[in-house]
Amino acid sequence: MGNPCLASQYHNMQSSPVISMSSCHQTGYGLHEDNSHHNPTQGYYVPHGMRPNGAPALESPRIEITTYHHQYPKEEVEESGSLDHTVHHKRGVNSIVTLTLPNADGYRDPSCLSPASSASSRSCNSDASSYESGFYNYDNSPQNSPWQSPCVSPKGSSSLLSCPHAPLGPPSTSPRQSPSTSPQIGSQAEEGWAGQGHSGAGKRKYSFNGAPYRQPSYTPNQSPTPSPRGSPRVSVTDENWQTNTNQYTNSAIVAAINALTTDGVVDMGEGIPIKARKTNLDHSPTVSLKTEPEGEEMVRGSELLQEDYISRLPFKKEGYCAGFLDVPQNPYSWSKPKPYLSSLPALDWQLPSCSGPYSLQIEVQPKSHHRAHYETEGSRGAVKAPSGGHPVVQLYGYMESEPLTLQLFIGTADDRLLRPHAFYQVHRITGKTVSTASHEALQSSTKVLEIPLLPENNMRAIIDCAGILKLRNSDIELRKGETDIGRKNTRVRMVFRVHISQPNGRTISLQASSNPIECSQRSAQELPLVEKQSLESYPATGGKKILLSGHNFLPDSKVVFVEKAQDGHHLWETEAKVEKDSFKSTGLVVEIPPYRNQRISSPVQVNFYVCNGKRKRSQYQRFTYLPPNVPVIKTEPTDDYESLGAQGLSVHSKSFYYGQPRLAPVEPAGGADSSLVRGYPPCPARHVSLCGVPASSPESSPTLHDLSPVTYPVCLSASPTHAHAGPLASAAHEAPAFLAQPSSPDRSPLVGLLHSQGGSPHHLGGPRAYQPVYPNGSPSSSSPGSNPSTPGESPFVQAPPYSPARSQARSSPRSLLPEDASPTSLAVTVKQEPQELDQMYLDDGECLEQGVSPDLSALAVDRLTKPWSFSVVAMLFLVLKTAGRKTENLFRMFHLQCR
DNA sequence: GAACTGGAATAACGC
DNA sequence: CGGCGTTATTCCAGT
Repeated sequence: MGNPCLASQYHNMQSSPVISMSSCHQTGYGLHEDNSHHNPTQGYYVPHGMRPNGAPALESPRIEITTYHHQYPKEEVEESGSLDHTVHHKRGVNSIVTLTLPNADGYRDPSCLSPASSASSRSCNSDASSYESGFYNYDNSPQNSPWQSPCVSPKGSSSLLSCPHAPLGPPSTSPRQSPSTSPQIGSQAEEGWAGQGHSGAGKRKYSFNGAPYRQPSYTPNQSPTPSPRGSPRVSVTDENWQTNTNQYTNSAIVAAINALTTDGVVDMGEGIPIKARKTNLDHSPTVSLKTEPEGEEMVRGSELLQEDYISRLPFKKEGYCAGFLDVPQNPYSWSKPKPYLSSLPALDWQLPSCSGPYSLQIEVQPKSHHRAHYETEGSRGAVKAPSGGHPVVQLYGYMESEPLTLQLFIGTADDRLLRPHAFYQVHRITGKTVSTASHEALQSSTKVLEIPLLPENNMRAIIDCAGILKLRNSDIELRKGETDIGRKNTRVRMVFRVHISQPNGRTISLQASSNPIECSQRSAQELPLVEKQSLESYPATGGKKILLSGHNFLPDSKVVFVEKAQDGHHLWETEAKVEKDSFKSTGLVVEIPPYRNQRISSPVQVNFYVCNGKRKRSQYQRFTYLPPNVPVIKTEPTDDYESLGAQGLSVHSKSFYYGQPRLAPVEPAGGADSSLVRGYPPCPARHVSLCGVPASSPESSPTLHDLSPVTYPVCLSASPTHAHAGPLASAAHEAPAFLAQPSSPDRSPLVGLLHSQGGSPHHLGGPRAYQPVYPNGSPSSSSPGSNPSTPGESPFVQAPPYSPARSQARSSPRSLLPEDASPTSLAVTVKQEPQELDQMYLDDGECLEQGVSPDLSALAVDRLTKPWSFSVVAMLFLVLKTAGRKTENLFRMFHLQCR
C-alpha cells in the first residue's frame, strides 16, 4: 500500500500537496484499510470500524500516511501547504510540512484521493471512507452533521440535518437561500477543487503527485481535485485551497496530515502515534474555527472522526469554510456533526429505496450519456434528462414539515455492488440556470452534493445542479488501496440518499440510484448502449421478438447472444435476427434466437450485446432461457417499454448488465428505473403508499434485490467479508432503515430477520464500519446502510467490493456472466440459481407451509437470483409481513424449492 | 467574460 | 521496438 500511495505521491510529489491528502486517507486506510481493502475483513473496519469513531480510523490512516511519506515526503508536504495548517494542528511534524502545499498539486491529489479513490478503493474507501469521513468530516459531515442534528433533535434538527446547508440557516429555506451561498460554496468548493488544481497542464503530473493519490482516501474530496482543475482558474491561494480544497483539501489535507503523520511517521520512522495526531487534531479549537458550516460536515465523523476532525478541522475549516461560506455557517455544527457523521451509513453500503412509508424515487432519470469534464476543462454542465430537463428525485411518504437533505454522489455502474465511483465525482453546478440549491460535502473521500428536500416542494427536487467530474485514471490508480482501473470504466450512476430521522431516535436511510450514465466522450458517441429490454427471459425455443431500447444503434447493428462457462470460455454464441425495418438509433427489435439446447430443465442465463463493429459493443445484457414448458413470466411490466412502443414487452431496465447487480425485475415505473439501477428494488409501488407495506418489503428486503438474476450473489459474497468483525456492532446499526424501525415495514421481513439474527448484517457486510455511532442507536439510520451489498441492498450487506472481488471484478467483467458472478461472490448462501425457480415460485403457497427454518438471509439471497424469483420473493415478503414467523417457513420453503 | 459545448488534436495504452 | 487501433486527456473555438 504504502508504495502505491507513494507512487501516487510521487506524482503528486511533485506537487507535494497531494501527498498529504492522499496519505491521509489511504494511509489511514492504508494500513488498516489496505488490508481491509484487500481484505476487507480486516479490519479496517474492525479497527476502524470500530473505532470508527474515532480513533482507529484516524490512526490507521495516518499510519499509512507515514508510508506514504517515505516515498514522498517532502514534496507532498509542500504542496499541501494549505493543509499545513491542518497538519500542524495535528501533528506537527509531518503535517506541517505537508500542509503547505497549496497548489494544484495538492488539490489534485486530494481530488484524486478523495473522490475516486476512496470510492474505488472502496473497500478501503468505504471503510476508509467511513473513517475518513470521520476524519474528514466532509465525508460525513454532510450526513453526519445533518444527521446528527436529526439525531439531536430528531426531526427538527433533522431538518437542519437534512440540510447540511442548513446548518447555516434554516434548513429548508436556508438551503435554498443558501444557494447563493451554496453556490459559492459550491463554487468554492468546486473551485477549490479546481483552483487547487493547477491548471490543467501541470496538473496531471502534479496531480499525480503522489500526494493526492494517497490522499485519495482521505481526501476523497479530492473530488475536489477535479475541481481544482476545473478551477484552474482559481488560484491556489491558500484560502482558496482551503476553501476549495476545503473539502477535498480539507479532507485531503487532513488525510494528508494524517498521512503525513502516519505515513510520515511511518516512513519517517517517526511512527508518530496516531493518537498524537489526534491529539493534535484535537485542536478542536481549530475545528471550532471551522465552525463554519462545513464544520458540520466535518463533524460527522464518528468520535474518532471528531478528533480527526479536529485536527483536521483547520483544513476543513478552510476548505469547508469555503464551501460553507455560502451557507451560513455555524460553528455549532461542529459538535453536532460528529454524531451524524458517525451515524450515516458508508457510501458503499447498499440501502433500500423504500422503507415503511417512505420511498425515494427517481422520477426522471438522467440521460444515458453525459460527457464528464476533466479538471483541466471547464464544467460541462449539469446532467440532463432525456427530455432536456433534469433528473428529478422525490421522497414519497414523508409527511413531516422538516426539510430533509438529499445526498447525491456518483456511484459505479458495474456489476458489482454499488459504491462510490473512484474515477468520477459529482460536480456542483451553480449559476442562473440552476434552480436547485446545493452544497458540497465530502464523505469518505467521496464528494457528496447535498440538496434540500422541502415539504413545500412535496419533497421533490430537480437535480439541475449536478455535473460529473472525471478524475485522471493515473491519479486514482495510484492511490493506495485502489484496485479499480479507470480505463474503460466510464459508466456511472447518480446515487441519491436521504436520511429520515424517526421519533424513536433512529434514522431511516434510503437510497435510489439512477440508470447507468456513460461519461466518456467517445463512448457516448459511438458505443451502443442498451438501457432496457422488453423481456428478461423466454423459453428456449426463442422466436419471440424483444425490444431493446438504448442509444447509438445502427442499421447494421448486430445482436449477439452468448453463453459463457464460468471459466469464461464461450459455450455458445449466435447472432440474433434484427428487424431492420423497425430500426431506430434508440431501439432495436430483435428476435430471440432459439437456445442451443431445447431441453433444458432449468433456466439458463446467457448474455447478449449489441455490436456496431469491432470494438463497439454494448455491455453485456442478461437474458434467461426457460425450459420450454415453463410459463414465461414477465418480470415486470415496464412502463418504459411500452412507451418505447415496444411490443408490449416489458422491458427491464436492467440496463447494463453490469450495472445492476440487481436488476431486480423490478420496478414499477419510472421510479423503477431508479430502483432498477440500484440494488434495491424499488418499492412495488412507487409512491409512498407503495412503499408502505408490501412494496416496501420487497425492496427493503435485501433479498429482493438479489432477485435480480444477477450476480449479486456475488455481492453477498462480499459479505463474507464483513463477517468479520467489524461489523458487529454495526450490525445493528447497519441496517439502516431496517433496524431503525423495527416497526417499520421497511425492512421487509427479511430484513427484520436479518436483524434479528443479529449478526446477520454482518454477514453482509461488514460493514465495516459502521461503527458508529449512533448514539441513539439510530443505527438504523444510517449506518446500517451502507453496505455494499449490492444486491440487496440489504442493509446489512456491505459492499464487497473491495475485497478481492472487487479488484477482480472491475476490470474484468468476469461477472458478466451471472454465473461467474455468483461464484465469486456469493458468498452468501446463495445457491446458485435455482434453476427451477420458476416452479418454485409458482408454488409459493405450498412452500410456505413447509416451513423450514433457514437462514433467511442466506436464503433470500440465493434464490433471488432469478428474475422471476423476484416476484416470488416479493410475494413471500408480503406474506411474511402479515404472518410473522411464517415468514421463516416461507423462506425455508422458498429455499427448499429453489433447491 | 464565464459557463457550456462540440470537436478534435495529442498523449497514453495495449496488442 | 515500432506500428496501429483505442481510449484518455487536453485544447480550441463557437455559442
